[in-house]
Amino acid sequence: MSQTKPLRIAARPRRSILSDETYSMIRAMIFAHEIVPGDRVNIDALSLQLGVSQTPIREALARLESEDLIAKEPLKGYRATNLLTIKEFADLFSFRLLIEPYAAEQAALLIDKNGIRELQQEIMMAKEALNFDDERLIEAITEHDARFHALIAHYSGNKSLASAFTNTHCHLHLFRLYVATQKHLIEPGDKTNFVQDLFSRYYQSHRGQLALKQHVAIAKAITSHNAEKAKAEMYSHIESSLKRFTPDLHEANTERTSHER
Amino acid sequence: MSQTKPLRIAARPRRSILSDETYSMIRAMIFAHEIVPGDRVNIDALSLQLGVSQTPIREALARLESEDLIAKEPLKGYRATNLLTIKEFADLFSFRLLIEPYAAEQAALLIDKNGIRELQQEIMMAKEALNFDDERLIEAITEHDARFHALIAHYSGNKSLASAFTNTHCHLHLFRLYVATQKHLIEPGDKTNFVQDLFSRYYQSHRGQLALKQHVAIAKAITSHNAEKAKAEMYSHIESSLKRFTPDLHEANTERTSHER
DNA sequence: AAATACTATTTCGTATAGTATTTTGGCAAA
DNA sequence: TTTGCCAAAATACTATACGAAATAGTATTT
Repeated sequence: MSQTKPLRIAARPRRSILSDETYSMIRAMIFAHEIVPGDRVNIDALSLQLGVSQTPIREALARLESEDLIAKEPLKGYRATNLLTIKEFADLFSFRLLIEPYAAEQAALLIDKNGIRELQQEIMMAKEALNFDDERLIEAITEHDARFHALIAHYSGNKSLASAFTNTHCHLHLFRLYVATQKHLIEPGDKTNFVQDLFSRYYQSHRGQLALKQHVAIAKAITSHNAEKAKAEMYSHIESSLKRFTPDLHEANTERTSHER
Repeated sequence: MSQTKPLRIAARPRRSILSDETYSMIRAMIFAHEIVPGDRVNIDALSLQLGVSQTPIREALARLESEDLIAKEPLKGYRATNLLTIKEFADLFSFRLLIEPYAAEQAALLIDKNGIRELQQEIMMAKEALNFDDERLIEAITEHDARFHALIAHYSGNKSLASAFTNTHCHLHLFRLYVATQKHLIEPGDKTNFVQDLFSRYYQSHRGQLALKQHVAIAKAITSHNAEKAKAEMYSHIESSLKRFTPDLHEANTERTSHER
C-alpha cells in the first residue's frame, strides 16, 4: 500500500504556471541587466537558456511588451527597451507627483488596522536594511521603496490609481539606470557624470537615512489618519526626487502646487 | 526583366503580424460584447472562429490579460473581466481628474501647429457625427471622446501620463457598460435604473451637444495656449462626469480642488 | 448520503515542420 | 574602394499534433 501511488505524491514539485514563472524570470533578467537595454531578445536562445519551450516565452514577451519593458518590431523580433532618458525620468516623477500625494491622502483616510500593520512592518524592514553592506543596500532600499509606494497606492482604495502606479515600473527603471552606470554602459559623452551624481545623491541620501526619514514621516501621517499631512509629506518626498532630474528647471517654475495654500 | 520578380512585388496581400491583428480582433469582440463580461474564453474555439492557430491567440490573450481586459485563472482558462462597478467607475474618473487637467495644461503650453490641426480636425469630425442616427451616434461619440482625450494626453508631452491614460481603457469600459444596459444584461436588482439613467444622461448630453461644447472649450483653450483655462475646463469636464457616478457623495466633499484659487 | 474512484474535458506545455522575412556575406560592376 | 545585387543563412512567425496534468462531472462503493 505504501508504494501504490508514490508518483502521484512526489510526482512534480507542484508545477505552477510556467508562463507566469517565465515572465518573472525574464523580468528579473531585465532588472539585473542580464538582458541589456536595447539588446535583441532571441526567443530560441531564451528557450534554451530557461529550459522551456517557445510558447511560455512568447506569452511572457507579449505581456512584457504591453508593459513597455520589451519592444516588438514586427518580423524583426523583440528587444529590451532602452533606458529612460533624463526627460522621461523627469516626466515620470512629474506623473507620480500628480497621483501619489492623492494616494497618500486617501490612504490616510481609508487605511485599516491591517494596512497600518503592513506599513509599519515595511518601515521596520527598511531600517534593518540600513545595516547591509553597500552592495546589498541599494538593492534592498530599492525593493523597500517599491513596496512602500505600492502599498500606499494600494491602500488609497483606488484600483485605477494603484495599477497606474504599478505600470510605471518606476523602481525598475531607476535600478536599471543605476546598474548601467555601475557597468559604465552609459555613453561617455552623454551626461554620465550627471547620472552618476544623481545616483550617488539618490542612494547616498538613503544611506544617510534622508529618504527613509521621509518615508517614516509619510507612514506616521497615514497611520495617524492625518490626510493633509500625508499628502504634503508625499508631495515633498517625490518633489525632492524630481528636482534631481530637473536641476535647472525648477527655478523657473513659480507655480504654486496643489497641496499648498 | 519585367517578369523576373513578379512574386516579390505582388507576393501577398502584405500579411501583417497575425498576432497583433488577433489582439485587435479579440479586443473589438470585447468592446462589442461578442465576448460577454465574465464569459469563458476558449482558445480552441477562438482559434476556429478567427481562423488562426493557437499561438497568436495565446499572445493576444497574454497581452489583454496584462491590460486587465481578460483575466486568467491558472488551469481553468481565460475569461473576460467583469464590468466595472459603480465605485470602480468613480475611482476611474477620480483618477482621470488627477491627471487630465494637468495634461490639458501642459498641452496648452507645448502643442505645436501639427497638434493644433489634429485637435481642430477631431472637433470637426465630432460635430459631423452629431448628424448620425442614434445607433451610430453613441459609437461615434465614444470613439471621438476616446481620441480627443488621448490626443491631449499625447500632446502633454509626458509619456508616462499618456500611457497611464491609455491603460485605463476608460472608453472601452464605458461603452461596455452601455452595451450591457442595452442588452439588459445587468442584474435587475442591481441599480439598473441608475446605470441606464447614467447613460441616458451621459450620451443624451452628447446628443444635446453639452459634452461637445465642453470639448470645444478645452480645444480652444489649448490651441490658444491658455494653460490655466485649459486646465480648468478639463477639470470641470471630467468632474461633471464623475458626479454622475457619485450622485450622493459630492455634497459631502467640501475640499477645494487644485485648479481653484 | 458521503466518500471515493473513474471518465471526460480542458488547459498547459512541448515538439516540429513549413513559410515569410530579415540579415549576412560575397561577388561583380562602377 | 565603394556600391549594388543576389543568394544563403538566420530568424521570426504560424500551424499542427501530441501528451501530461488538472479540473469537472459522473458513477460507484461504502
